[in-house]
Amino acid sequence: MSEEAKSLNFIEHIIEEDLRNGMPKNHLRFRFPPEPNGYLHIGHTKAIGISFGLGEKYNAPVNLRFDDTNPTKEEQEYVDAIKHDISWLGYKWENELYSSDYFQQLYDWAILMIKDGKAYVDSQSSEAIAEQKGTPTQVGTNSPFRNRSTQENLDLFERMKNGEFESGTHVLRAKIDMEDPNMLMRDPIMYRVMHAHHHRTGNDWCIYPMYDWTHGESDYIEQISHSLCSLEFKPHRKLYDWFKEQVHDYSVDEYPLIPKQREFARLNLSYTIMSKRKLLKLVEDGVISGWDDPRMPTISGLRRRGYTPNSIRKFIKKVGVAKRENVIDVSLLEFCIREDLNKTAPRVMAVLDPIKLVITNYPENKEEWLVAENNPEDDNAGTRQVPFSREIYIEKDDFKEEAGNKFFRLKLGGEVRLKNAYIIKAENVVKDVNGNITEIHCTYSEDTTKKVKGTLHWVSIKHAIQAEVREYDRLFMDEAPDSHPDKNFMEFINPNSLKTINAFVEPSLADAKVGERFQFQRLGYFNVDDDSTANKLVFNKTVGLRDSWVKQKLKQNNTKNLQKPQQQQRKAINVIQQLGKKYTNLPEEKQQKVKAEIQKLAKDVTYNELEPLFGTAIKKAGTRIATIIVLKVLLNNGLKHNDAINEFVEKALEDKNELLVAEARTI
RNA sequence: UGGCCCAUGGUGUAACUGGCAACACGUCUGUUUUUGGUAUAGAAGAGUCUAGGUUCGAGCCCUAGUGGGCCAACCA
Repeated sequence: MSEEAKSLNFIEHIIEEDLRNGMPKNHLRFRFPPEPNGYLHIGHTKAIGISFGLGEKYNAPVNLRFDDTNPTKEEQEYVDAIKHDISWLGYKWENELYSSDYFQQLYDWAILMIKDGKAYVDSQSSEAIAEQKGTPTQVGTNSPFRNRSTQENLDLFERMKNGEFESGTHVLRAKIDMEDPNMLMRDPIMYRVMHAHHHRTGNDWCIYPMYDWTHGESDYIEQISHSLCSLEFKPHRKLYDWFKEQVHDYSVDEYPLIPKQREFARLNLSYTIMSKRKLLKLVEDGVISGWDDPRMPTISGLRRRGYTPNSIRKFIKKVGVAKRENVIDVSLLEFCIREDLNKTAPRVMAVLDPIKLVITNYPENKEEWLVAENNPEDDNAGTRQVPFSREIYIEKDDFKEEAGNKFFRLKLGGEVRLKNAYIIKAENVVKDVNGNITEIHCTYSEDTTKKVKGTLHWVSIKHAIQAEVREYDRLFMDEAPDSHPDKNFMEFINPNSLKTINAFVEPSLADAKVGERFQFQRLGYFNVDDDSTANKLVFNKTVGLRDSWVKQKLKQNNTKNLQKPQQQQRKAINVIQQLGKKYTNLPEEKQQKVKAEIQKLAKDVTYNELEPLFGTAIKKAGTRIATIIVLKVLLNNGLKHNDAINEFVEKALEDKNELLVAEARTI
């Protein structure tokens, strides 16, 4: 079966149109241009997914280009981490490139621009330059150095390059227009003096090009066809195009194609932050253990947490691409990882919050190895054996001395199935001096065919292995922690985002390897953390299973407290309104049916409910027709005419919608 | 005293050149089940920000308004 024609996003529309207009398919070329100044996060995944996804879709090359023009912030460590993350996600780049590879070309072009009077050296302080730049609502003014002679500019620029000047003393600026409403066009800085060691070019340069000058020209040199970036670069497009025009004049023969920048809305995730600077702060302040802490929204964090590349790619596909600001609910990410792991993760049993259960009629020294299915979703997953004995652990939550019949778990006198084992019945409990239950005593029956409502997971105490389980909660307690102008995002940090648990797991897990993923049955998905050693197993909780029981409990609590009214029947007037909406679009037959229905419903409508509808917008003819129909019924039932009614009917009579006029006439 | 971008169920994205607003997540109901998971069947929820205009017909085109975002780093 062929894949159904999926609708295109706006970038794909643009590409399709370019192709239709004659762009050869083999001119398609994309790039992902990270700055190596931090780790990649889930937000970057969107940009990666877009550009690399397009590469896969059109079978076009995608370059990985490090935008490394600021040696003070960039490090090799980040380059390595970024490459690792992209590969892990399963994408392949055509070329590994660096903006710094183009420093010489950029410099040569800059010289040409100076010669053409399109760039000049400014020798003011950054403060002075900033001041002359104006504000978004106020134009800028020219620099006193704007009209230096070509000779002087050339000389100064050469000396900047040679390291004769200190940082901050001179810059090279493009000569564009200080009055442009777009501030980026007000003689933007192309080069600044920086005596810094660069992770690739070492000490070769002491002038470094700025983003706008570098980025577009790098695209141009690589002959990128579509340069895709996030929305905040939209204002840069004008400059991007301006620079391109200049260099294109110099190098048409060598580089014939002109790239096109297009912008999409970046990804935001609820309850998380996405700024590299802020993530770095969390790392530096030790709020979390590092860039790859499982609570971090970084790719390395998600990886350590147990997310699969597949789930992340699916997630990105699902969130789509558009231009409007968006906040994606974390539940979508969770859905994607559950969906993936459900099919692939072997099931095992683990008890996180144990309570001892003794099966009194099971022989003291007996033990059995029972057969357990590894994954009901995967026919090839096979089975394993789990040990059973007289004393086991179950979850504390799975037992209550007394409970209603909505509680499917174990209660005194109640029966429940032990997963992969027998059906047991709770007979009594042992308590300590404080009244806490220390043991549950049960009897078992070997008849496993009986129908019982609940099934519990368990581990045999004698055979269980201890393991550390790290359970995570969201790192921030606010839905949008960095969107409060008056509050710092650090204020929202959840102090309980990490819970370390001493758990008991079934012995088959003894040789689980770092990175392996499991479903702890009835609990969630877990993977073996990097900290795990041969003597000590450490698991991360990736995500819990969907749990309709907690919802059930929440609901019960709510109804207890609030006595929420049962979902009340919809009011007749609301139903009528909805019927009216579509009225004008319906075929005539159906209109008659709907009309009859409205007339029937109208009997339950009061005038007070109807009157507000008189104000319905003119263009909403359907609603007005429905209103007229109801009005007629009310009038027939003895309602008296008043000014509001007369006005409404008159307006209807004058309408150009014939249906509406016809209905109004009948009044 | 500006410029640019955006506005569709709770959330995200569709709707090709105008034709009964669709899909996914979430929510709610059944059914199945040795996971209160999965699967499966279904439901509720939108006049497409507002007001006008063009049109036989507007989410889509036009005008005005409203609301939100971005732009004043020798960052990217």
